Parts: sequence; C-alpha cells; structure tokens
Amino acid sequence: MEKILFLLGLIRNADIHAYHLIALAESHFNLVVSITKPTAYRLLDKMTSDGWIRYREEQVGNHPPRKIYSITPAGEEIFCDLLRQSLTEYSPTGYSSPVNLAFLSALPAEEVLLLLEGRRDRVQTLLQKLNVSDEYRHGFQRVFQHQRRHFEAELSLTEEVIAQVQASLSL
Amino acid sequence: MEKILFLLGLIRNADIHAYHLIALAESHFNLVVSITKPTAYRLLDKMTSDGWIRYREEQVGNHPPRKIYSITPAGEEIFCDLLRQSLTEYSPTGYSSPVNLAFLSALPAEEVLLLLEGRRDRVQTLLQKLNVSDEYRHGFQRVFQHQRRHFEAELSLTEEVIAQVQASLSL
DNA sequence: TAACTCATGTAACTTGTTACATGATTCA
DNA sequence: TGAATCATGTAACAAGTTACATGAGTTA
Repeated sequence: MEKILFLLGLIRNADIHAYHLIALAESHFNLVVSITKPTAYRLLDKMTSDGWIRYREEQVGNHPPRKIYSITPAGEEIFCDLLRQSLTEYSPTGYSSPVNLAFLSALPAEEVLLLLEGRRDRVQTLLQKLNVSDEYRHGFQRVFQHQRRHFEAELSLTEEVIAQVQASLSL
Repeated sequence: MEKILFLLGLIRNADIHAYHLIALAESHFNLVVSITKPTAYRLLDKMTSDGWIRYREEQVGNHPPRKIYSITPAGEEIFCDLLRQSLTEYSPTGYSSPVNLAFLSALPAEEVLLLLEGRRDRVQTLLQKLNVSDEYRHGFQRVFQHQRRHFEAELSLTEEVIAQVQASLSL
C-alpha cells in the first residue's frame, strides 16, 4: 500500500511517466520506499485499468512512447482514502514505511490531527502490550526490547508531527 | 527469512509440533514476528523436504497425529548461516524484525561481535546517506526525518547489544 | 564500437494471505 | 447440544522478485 501511495502521490504532484518514476524511486527514495520496476509497471497498469490514473502518450525520438500518467478524480478519492488508512494503521511487524507523511497536505489539517491521534493511541497500546512480562519470552527479552525501542521512536515521532500540525492550525 | 529463523530457532530450542508453534506465534510473539498458519505449514513442509528438520508422529486421542519436529545437523548449519546473514543485513525499508537477537547464543560471542559491528557500520552508512540534503526531497522531509529516527534507534540498539556481548566476553 | 541510458515491458518463480475443509475432544 | 479447542491441512488468489527481451539514442 505504501507503494501505491508513493506512486499515486507522485503522479498527483506532477504528471510523470513510469521510467522517470522508477528512476526517482531507485535513486532518491530508495531509503524510504522499496519498489522495483516490474512492480511499478504492474501497479501502474492496475491503477490505469481501475481508473485511478490515465495516461497520454508522448513520443521522443524513436523510443517507445512515454506514458505520461495523471491522476483522475476517482484516483484522487482513492488516494485520500488510502492516506487516511495508512495514517490510521500501525502494524507491529515490518513497521510501515512512512511515505504517507509526504502527503499530509492532501487532507484537511483537522482530519490529519484526528487520524494521527488515533495512530498515536494505537502505538501506545502496542507499547503497553510489549511491557507485559511473560514467561514465554525467555530468551526473547532482547527482541522485545528492540521492538519496544522502535515503538517508542514511532510514538515520539507521531507526537511531534501532531504538534506540528497543531501549530499550523493555530496560526 | 525472519519467519524461518523463528521457526527453526524454536524447533532448535525444543522439539515442538506445528499447532503449538503457530499458537505461540499468534499469542505470545505476534508483536515481534508475523507468521500465519498456512505459511508456517508450508515452511515446515519445505524445511522437512530440504532436510533441515524432521518429525516423528505422536498420537493423542483420535486427533490427527502431531508432527513433532526436531532440527537435523544440516538444519543446524543452515540456521547458523541464516543467523549470520540476518545479523549482517539491515534493509532500509521494512526494517528487519529482530528475531535474530533471540538466538545469539548459537554462535561464538567473538563472531557475534564481528557481525554486529559490521551491521552497525552499515546502519551508520545508511544514516549518513539520509543526511545528504537533496532537491528531490521537497515535500518528503518528514518522511526522511522519520526514517532517520528509526535508523538512529536501530543504531543505538545495535551498539547496546555490542556492549553487552563485549561485557560477556570480558568476564 | 562498445557501453550506457532511455523507455517499454514479459515470464517464471517465490512468498504470503484469506477463506475453506475435516473431524475428534472438551467444557459450559 | 453447541461452541471452543486440538490438529492437520488445501485452494485460490495477491503481491513481489529476478532475470530476460527489445530496440533506439548517446557518449567515450
């Protein structure tokens, strides 16, 4: 889902073709999203046939024509829904890559605030569950400790973003 | 790979059957590994046919016989290799779930130390790459910031484990 | 002229998920 | 007697990766 959010978000920012998208992902965003060429092409095809994006072709020299994608109204709606969902969720294992934070401006700040507060509470809950000591954890203490630190990082990050959004609201 | 490491590691600790393994994963370890029933059964089958584990059947009442798995010498070797590999790697996106930390005692402390130091250096490098400012990151600053925090958490965690292993060596 | 970049993809495989199937046992 | 637990799984689909394919344009 972060992959779709990433692709759709970039297309939403500015019309762009697959090759360029993939080059960007590999060169400048490889530390924050992981997306490979075949996956990108597949997702773009899927989103096209689902009517989330459309493309016009542009010929440059004798290369295969570029497919320049742009987002559709339907895509815009889906994008916002996905964004809401990804701001809401926090999955304990394989922590979500935080691409969603690039697109907060797509939603009203008041809504972002509510979503992030929900997320914060969910992370909080996970943290508390981690703190329950448990006879089955013998030998796994370090693993739980490790996870706890990442949850804590996530929590404080979420709180910071909440504070920033609050600040932007009170201007 | 963390799934295999988890399954193999638990089997290595004590003979156990699939149902029990899955119940443990779901009830006690769901915050640190994610593994579902069909995946567990598939991996156990695979590991059996690859000769990493074997099972004996045990009948209790009229239930389907339990398959009680135990690790083979080949499995033990693979396990150590996987452990080395997972201590070495650190993938930027979808941070590795840290199950490997549960099994450090499978390797000599000196080796663990070397592996962890390599890992620390790799995380360090990733962090430095994150700090390179970049025109393409407009709108993504928060995302990179978020990722940086998680890398930093990973880094300091790795350093702490290194210190612990060093301490255990100097006793 | 060889290697690299532009620009599109496909094929085959691996991994993982959701939902379903079976049937005995145990407990309220 | 009905629901939960024990214990095994399969089928169908979804998602992702690696390696391959094509061919023009550009640069050392």
